[in-house]
Amino acid sequence: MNLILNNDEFLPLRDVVFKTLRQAILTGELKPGERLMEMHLAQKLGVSRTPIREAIRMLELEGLVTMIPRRGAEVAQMTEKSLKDVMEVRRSLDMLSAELACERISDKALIKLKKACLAFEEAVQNENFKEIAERDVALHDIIFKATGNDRLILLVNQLAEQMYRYRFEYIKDSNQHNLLVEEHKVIYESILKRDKKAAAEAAKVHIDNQEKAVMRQIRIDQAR
Amino acid sequence: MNLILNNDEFLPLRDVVFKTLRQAILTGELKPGERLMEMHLAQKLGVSRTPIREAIRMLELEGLVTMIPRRGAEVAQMTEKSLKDVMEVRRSLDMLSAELACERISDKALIKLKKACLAFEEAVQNENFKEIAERDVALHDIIFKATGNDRLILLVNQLAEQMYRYRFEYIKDSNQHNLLVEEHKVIYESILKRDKKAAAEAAKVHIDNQEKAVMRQIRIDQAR
DNA sequence: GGAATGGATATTGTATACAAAATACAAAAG
DNA sequence: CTTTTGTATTTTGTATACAATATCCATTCC
Repeated sequence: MNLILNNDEFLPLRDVVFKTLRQAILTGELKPGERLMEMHLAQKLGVSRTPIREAIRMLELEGLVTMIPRRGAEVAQMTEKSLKDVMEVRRSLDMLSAELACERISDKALIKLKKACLAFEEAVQNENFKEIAERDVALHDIIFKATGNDRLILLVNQLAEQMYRYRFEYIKDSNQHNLLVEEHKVIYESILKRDKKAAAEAAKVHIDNQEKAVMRQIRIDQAR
Repeated sequence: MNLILNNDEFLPLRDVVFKTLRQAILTGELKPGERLMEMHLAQKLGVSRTPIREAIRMLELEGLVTMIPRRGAEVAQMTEKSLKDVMEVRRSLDMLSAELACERISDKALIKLKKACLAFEEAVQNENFKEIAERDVALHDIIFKATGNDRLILLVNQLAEQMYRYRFEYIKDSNQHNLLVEEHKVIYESILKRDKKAAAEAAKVHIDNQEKAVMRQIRIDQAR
């Protein structure tokens, strides 16, 4: 493990530490079950224990670490059950987002959404995995933002976070790519037509497919 | 303000402080916009600043306090917009809960749910407001637990929390009481019949009515 | 050989100390 | 009288110190 503090000047250290640790957990640099020892992290990151502790409190509420009393924090295990729970909620919120987007999206955002679909397709054709992942997030962000519901945006991001670790493997599976492009197209067109029912259904299908893929991945991980 | 630390022995102080402050915010003892000064709270509660700070980090992520850099924390303002956002998400998750409960509720839980309906009705007849509020929470808890989805339970509780401050005033409005009893009955019967569509619709109506009432309340608060 | 025990060490939980920034208020300038 | 500026005070941000508990490992006992 080789953490480096990205020195966002002017942010309190707790926030910088929080972002750094979260990133490390999501990318798998810090592995599920791994202990987070305050002194160790403090030395590694060149800060005192105080900001580390505060960052850990935040990670705890995000569900990325688990606290064991008098033993400290460890990176949360993602079980099949807990991922299923996450996906069940996400499906519901993604469907809600699609419906709300139908009602509220601006013409400008619609154009951006179309461009995002094309940008995603391009990334798929280039088989650039990092770009595929980024543009997928960007595309869905446009939809979430279009809901105008800040609480919803916050929650969906928090839930999405929980599966990033596994999603990257999924993105690497080229078989799925063209399916994703198609699904995005259906979502876009439903929102364009302001057809709530179709948009919700398309969002549902999209999540269902992701869930299947991520489940496969987590089973592979657990078998190891 | 007269905070008292409820000494749950064996819990880390941060958790005790967290619970104490949350309770104070939800009951309105700490008012929206009120500053939370660490030294002050520390003296009030008889602990050092460290557990106070960690508790504030947690409250921050729950959305109950807002951080202003280098100025500290204050109790979050609940605007009409932010409450609307919360309710929009809650509606979706309450509908999901009702549907999942149809699929998964045990016979034992069904009996408990029926009893909870009757207990609520009884509290209404006695016009005991505190009891009405408690038994309403208890009733809905049975439904949430029946989903078997821990993440969902967590999120719904977090969202419900955001409106407790306003809900108590709503409960005091006796005109609504019989309507609530009726709505609970419809929800119970839909779940009993395992009729997902009806259960979701009943949950929706229930939240819609609450939203209206809480909105009225928040408008009154803001006019002051 | 394996379980029990005891003490050294490591680690968290809590309190305090120090630094830096924000705030308040008073005095001076216009 | 208003605005500005400078200083004292308050408050947060960060580091360190101390206390309590858990962990580890060697030794002892069976």
